[in-house]
Amino acid sequence: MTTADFARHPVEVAQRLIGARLTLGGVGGVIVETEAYHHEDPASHSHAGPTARNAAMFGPVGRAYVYRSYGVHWCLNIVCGIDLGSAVLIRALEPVEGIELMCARRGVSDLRRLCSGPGKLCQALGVTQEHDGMPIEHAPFQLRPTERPVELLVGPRIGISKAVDLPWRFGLAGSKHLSRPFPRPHRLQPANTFPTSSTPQP
DNA sequence: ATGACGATGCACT
DNA sequence: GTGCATCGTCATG
Repeated sequence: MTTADFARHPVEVAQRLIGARLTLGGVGGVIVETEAYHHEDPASHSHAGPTARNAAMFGPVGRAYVYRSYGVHWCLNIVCGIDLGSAVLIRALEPVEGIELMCARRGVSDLRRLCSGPGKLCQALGVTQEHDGMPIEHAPFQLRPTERPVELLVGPRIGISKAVDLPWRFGLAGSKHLSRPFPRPHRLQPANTFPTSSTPQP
């Protein structure tokens, strides 16, 4: 996975991250839900320009943007885009590695509730402010792209009040680990692997 | 099953 | 002071 893979529109990156395996300190799983945010999008933290909080969004692509949500939770994005100020929010994982540690951190044993939300997965993986700005493909993080194209679900984003109609939320079809179901499940053609990271398609 | 609500930090009119 | 890119708990159908 190279910098060029992240130098794309956040919608494209959000789609291609579905099915990738993300870990922090060897703990994590398969990304099953993402949302795209763009600086021209009123719902994006970057919409009003750079601030102390969103500085990572205006830095190099392929880095983490971590922010505190509702004063309680952390949320993890991956900075991307052709121009500045775009990112993909990681909303849910299918737990795969370090499940015992994640359960202990979360205080739950139900795998379906372990990483099924942006705040939950950060608690499970131990993502905090200290990871803001860190490269997502270097230790302690690891990001392995999908080897096979996967079937995608598309829908409107969750928990926002602006630009609510943009269909910029993506999910892995059939996953039991989504934060919420997709209202009118609409599938996208499975063409979502990173070009540089898998066997070339015919 | 779905809906209300509080916790709690911080960026920003 | 207001508004969140949330989550758990409690209340009801």
